Amino acid sequence: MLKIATLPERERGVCCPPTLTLRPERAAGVSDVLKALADPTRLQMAIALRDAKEPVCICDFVGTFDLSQPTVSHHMAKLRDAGLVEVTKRGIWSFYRLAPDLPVAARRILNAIG
Amino acid sequence: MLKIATLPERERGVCCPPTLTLRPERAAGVSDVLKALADPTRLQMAIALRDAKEPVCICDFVGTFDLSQPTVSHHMAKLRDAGLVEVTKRGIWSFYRLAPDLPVAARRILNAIG
DNA sequence: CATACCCATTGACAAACGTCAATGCGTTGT
DNA sequence: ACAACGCATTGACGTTTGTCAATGGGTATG
Repeated sequence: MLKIATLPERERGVCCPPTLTLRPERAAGVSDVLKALADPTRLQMAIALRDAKEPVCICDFVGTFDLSQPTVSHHMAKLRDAGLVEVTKRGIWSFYRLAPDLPVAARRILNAIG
Repeated sequence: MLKIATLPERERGVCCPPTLTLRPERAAGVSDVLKALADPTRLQMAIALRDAKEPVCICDFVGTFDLSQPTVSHHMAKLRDAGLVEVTKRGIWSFYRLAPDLPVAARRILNAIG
């Protein structure tokens, strides 16, 4: 049996602004993280890095997704700009891993995805 | 002392596609939820509804955010289209609440935000 | 040096997004 | 009936986004 919240009574012209648990500036920050993850390719990349034991290089992702190399690089750059991912270079390769100092909110969001 | 994952050795021309823990179709679904939340206004709306004891009507949000009524309505429609929110009408008001049958992933993502 | 390889950046373009003004529809109160 | 209110939809607009082709820079191999 589902408990439905009762609808509040109202007088015309009277509004009841809800308390904003999430402050605007913080909302902007979290929203930036969500924007970075709100693309199927980037989401799969991020989750793959979350679950990978070793850093992954771009060429691996280029082989995985049906996308051009510049597009893959572009997506990874977005994850990097959002602070979700770190890059380390070795020879001609760029290896990416989840940022070790990932903000708590970002970490929790990533872990929330099965 | 931070433990850095060792970078893998490589031969030129050899790529190692990572295992995609997140399947493409599921990635698309989760990505849609993230897209719906990846806007400061919609994020604040969703979190406000998450924490509200009673359903909230549009006019309340219009008073809260510095946005026009059509814009607020438009944002709420996006949350509705994403299945995150349900509407119940009473008189001239439209009251919104978090969808009771919220997908587990969506619920976890919302709860991951402090 | 020359070649092959990996990657990032730039430029370009269509598609999607966020916003508002204007409009229309249903409901309430006079 | 009429006016006022709450809300959704439409049309329009500038901005952002996702994608690729082309280019350039860096690094290894011959």
